Amino acid sequence: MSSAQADTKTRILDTTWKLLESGNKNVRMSDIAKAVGISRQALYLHYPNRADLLIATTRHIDSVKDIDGRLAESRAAKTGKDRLSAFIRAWVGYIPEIHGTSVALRAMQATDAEAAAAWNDRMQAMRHGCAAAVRAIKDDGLLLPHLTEDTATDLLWMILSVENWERLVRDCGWLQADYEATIQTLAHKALLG
Amino acid sequence: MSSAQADTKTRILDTTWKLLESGNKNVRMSDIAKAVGISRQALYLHYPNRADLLIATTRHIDSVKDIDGRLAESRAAKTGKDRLSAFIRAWVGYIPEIHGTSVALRAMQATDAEAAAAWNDRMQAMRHGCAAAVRAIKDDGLLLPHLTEDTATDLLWMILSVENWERLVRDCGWLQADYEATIQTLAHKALLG
DNA sequence: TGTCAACTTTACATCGTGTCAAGCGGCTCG
DNA sequence: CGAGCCGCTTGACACGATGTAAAGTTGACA
Repeated sequence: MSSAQADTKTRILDTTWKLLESGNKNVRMSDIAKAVGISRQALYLHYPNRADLLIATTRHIDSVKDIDGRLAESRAAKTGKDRLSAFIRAWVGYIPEIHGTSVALRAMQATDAEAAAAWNDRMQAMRHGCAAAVRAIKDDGLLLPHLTEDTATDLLWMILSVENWERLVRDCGWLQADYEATIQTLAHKALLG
Repeated sequence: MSSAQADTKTRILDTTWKLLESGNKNVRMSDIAKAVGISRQALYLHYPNRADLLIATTRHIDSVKDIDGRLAESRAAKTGKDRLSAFIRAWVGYIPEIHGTSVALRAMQATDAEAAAAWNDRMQAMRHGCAAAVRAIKDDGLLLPHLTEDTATDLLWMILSVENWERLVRDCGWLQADYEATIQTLAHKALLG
């Protein structure tokens, strides 16, 4: 793999990312090719199909934005409560970064099994963070008694969904800060005594 | 409009409904035509395009399932709290009925402006119910002080979204009854002191 | 000089939506 | 009885997007 190819590959990912985040729905392979400055067919030399390109783009964003590192910070929290707050802060700050890509990937879920699997995979990773926070709360003995670890994780997972962010921030015009504060409160009320 | 035509029209709607609710993603015009027992072209004689057919199907479901009547019951509640409970119960019971159609309509949002508008319209109607419940709570002086009527409505609207139902019931395998109980609690905690 | 890799150009297959036009059987109305 | 209309069929086709195939160009490097 020569450096020229690697350059083109990352240029493709950066361009795809930019196009998706620009809010432009329906980004076509030809749009991406044009924006990168290569032919549509050259795109297929690097990524076999649209789903693969979108998936690679999310992974690219993850590595550039260092989502793993950000979520890792929440692991350092002393109490379960702090851990929950830190996890929510990290995740909620990440949502706007991946929103455009998320929309595109979810739109393909209906027609493309691979795209659906990729999105599920990302969401399962986020769910693990929810599960860890719930466990820390339970270890502190603060989890509401009527909740099992699983149901609490499901509930937190639901509260933190990208779709909920979209509803409040994009559809209702909330400021990111208001969204975060409200979701923090809601999650704490939902799980803690 | 002869009765034969009306028969075919409703047969189309019933069949579309059944196909969508059968969980079969990607219901094509040809699938519907075949299931109804008419030619694909005959479909276009009744509904000019797929979006219109899906929209007509949701309206058909609404009238068969009498969503208006169900929501009207919540208006009879004496207190704001009761009204909130009744509204949630009515809406949450309705979600499973429209879920298949909802998925199809939302999948078209990206490509079809009319479908997006139709879905938005349905959701705005639901939002009015949220607003009414919030107002009743506020009139009782029970709305959490840091919430405005608008933000409280947005929040309730988010909590009651079809997407959240999908996450817990479809993705996490919750029973409808557990989902309803949890959402009731969550909504009450989110809005009331 | 020859070869290889990256890319281009052109053309084509496929799939689903939506359009167009001609025809057909049965029903009604004058 | 016959004219005309309605609901439907059949068959063909355009379009837009994805993805495939094949032959040609360009530049670097041994």
